[in-house]
Amino acid sequence: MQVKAAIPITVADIKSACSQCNLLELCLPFGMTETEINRLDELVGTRRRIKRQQHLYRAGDPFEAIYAIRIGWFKTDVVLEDGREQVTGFQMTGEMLGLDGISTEAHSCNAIALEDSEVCVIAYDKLEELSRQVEGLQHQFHKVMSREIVRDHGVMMLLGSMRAEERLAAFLLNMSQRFAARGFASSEFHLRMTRDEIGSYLGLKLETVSRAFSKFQEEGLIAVQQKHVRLLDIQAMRQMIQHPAAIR
Amino acid sequence: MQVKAAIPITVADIKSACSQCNLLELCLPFGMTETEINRLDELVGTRRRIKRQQHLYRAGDPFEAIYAIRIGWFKTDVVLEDGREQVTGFQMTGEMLGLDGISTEAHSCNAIALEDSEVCVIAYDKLEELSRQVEGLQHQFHKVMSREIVRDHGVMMLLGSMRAEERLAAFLLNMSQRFAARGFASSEFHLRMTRDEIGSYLGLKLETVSRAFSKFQEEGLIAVQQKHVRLLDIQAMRQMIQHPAAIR
DNA sequence: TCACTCCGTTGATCCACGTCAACCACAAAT
DNA sequence: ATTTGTGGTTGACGTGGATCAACGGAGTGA
Repeated sequence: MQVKAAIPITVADIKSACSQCNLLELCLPFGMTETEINRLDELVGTRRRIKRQQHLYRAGDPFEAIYAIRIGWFKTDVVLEDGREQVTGFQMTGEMLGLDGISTEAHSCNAIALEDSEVCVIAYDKLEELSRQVEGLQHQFHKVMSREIVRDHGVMMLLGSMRAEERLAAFLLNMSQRFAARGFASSEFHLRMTRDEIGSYLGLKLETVSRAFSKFQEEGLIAVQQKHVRLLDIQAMRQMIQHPAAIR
Repeated sequence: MQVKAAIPITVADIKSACSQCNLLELCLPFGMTETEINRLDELVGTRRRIKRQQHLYRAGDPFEAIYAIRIGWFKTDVVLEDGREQVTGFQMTGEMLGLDGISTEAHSCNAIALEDSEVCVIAYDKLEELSRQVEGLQHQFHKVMSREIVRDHGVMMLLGSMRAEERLAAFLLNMSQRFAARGFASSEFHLRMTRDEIGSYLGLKLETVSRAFSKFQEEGLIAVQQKHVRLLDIQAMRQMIQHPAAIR
């Protein structure tokens, strides 16, 4: 059923590497000088298009490259032997995938496209080599990894200490903020993932996610229709996380 | 009440840096050549002793160094405005602390000693500089960061998809394996953290943790007395995680 | 030795979320 | 236009773990 989803792109496309890309601000080249960025172009040799529902990589695949998302959305997940799935993250344009593979030289999670997507392939050995020469690249790469660690700690807080509605509020605010950072509307957006996937990420069942959406709607915090969400009272949602209404 | 816990060590002590340390296998120098390790010695300038319950660093502190634990145990935690605490990890000898600080140049969590401890201070700017010169150091450092990301994903799986007893089993097996890696007994050890701290880490209340300990004891899986734990049936505990008994 | 504090255990009760089930909306296929 | 499948919503009910409460044991300091 699943087709291995590697569609290399023609040489013509390769031209427009980092130096031509409009994602500079969010991606690996952030904070680098123009000269440095030009050297990055050597690195980003190929692109890959991944169709919806296809894997960019699977747990166990040998690790060779990390990926920067140019277009589209992904989820990463870990699956236990008995089939339980935990979504560990949703990644969008300008974000990096594959960092999990460095430690054991094999990927430890699955990366699956939520919609037809395109990534820049960054050969890892070349990245290490270049980041020994280009200080800005080295530093930015370390920041990207560290940011992932900090994000993960936030998810732990969410999973370990927050109740269902707080989790959903935190999730929606996080989406909002990431859309904003890319110049998209921050209070109206289209979710690429299902209720089930959101639930897996938030440690909730899909019914609970659905009910929380409905509750927020009743309370006038948001307007939802299927995957389309409009945030009507961001301030109230922020307060929900910081000063939970529940007596405790 | 809390005293800032920086007790620099005399010059005499500094001599015995990485090249003399018996933690090579677990720590930053792993996989590096002897010559490379000698250069690491330049890096590890000072040590710090941290007394039980004192902070190595706090959320918000400016980020300047990462730390390798020489002796002792730490916990890291994140605290919400309303006081809810989430323990994000327990770190032991040979493990690294402070990686969270790279992304924003300020620490994003607290690191607190669970017992009187000692760490090697690794100035971060020097680490970046040296790892541009020493390939083995660069690679090992990246592996350490990546390993932290993989670990975090494991914790997400635990918090998002496992039930109370599975979480505790996973926790104990993880402890066991880390003791083993350091040449300590893998089936009998002393926990440095309280039930409350374990609970925070596992997303459970301390009472639930305590009950799970008691249940395991009744079932003959472990022998517990306060913080002293003996694992009697590691195999059964492994199966508990992979093939949960509960009908689902 | 006693008093005090912190930590752990255990029981009784409660409730947030899971489970089970029915139904509905929308899109793609025929 | 009809069928089929996937994903989302909502209701009724059950339960795992939280909450509340009491007590006990270990360590510490006077």
